[in-house]
Amino acid sequence: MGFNEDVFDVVRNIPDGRVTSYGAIAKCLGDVRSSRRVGWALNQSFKVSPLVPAHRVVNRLGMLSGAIHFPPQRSMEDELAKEGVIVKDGQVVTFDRYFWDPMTEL
DNA sequence: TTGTTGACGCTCA
DNA sequence: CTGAGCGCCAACA
Repeated sequence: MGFNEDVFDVVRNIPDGRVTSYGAIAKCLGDVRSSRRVGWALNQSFKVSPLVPAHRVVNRLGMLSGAIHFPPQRSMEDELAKEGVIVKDGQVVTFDRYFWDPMTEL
């Protein structure tokens, strides 16, 4: 059960108004190739406490690939917009400016 | 137990 | 630019 917890831990450390990618998290945890598992872990994130700001995690291009898995109340776009992250057409605008790398910043 | 799937990422044509 | 294919690995039918 370590992987999921590690993922949650990292995600919970993402500052407001910042985002990161599945690959970056996977890399931070030691294996960039397991990026798919990060998505799976975040799937579980809905039922853990405290809540994990999974909306701050997007794919490496800044697209909200996982938006469809969010309940309408917590749509990634809304939550991100609330934090000052501009999202257009399901993609984070100027993703580079918001990117937060757990490798270097944690 | 085996086969498929997927909130990814990278490479090649 | 678009599409196809591959590696990875846990969950699930």
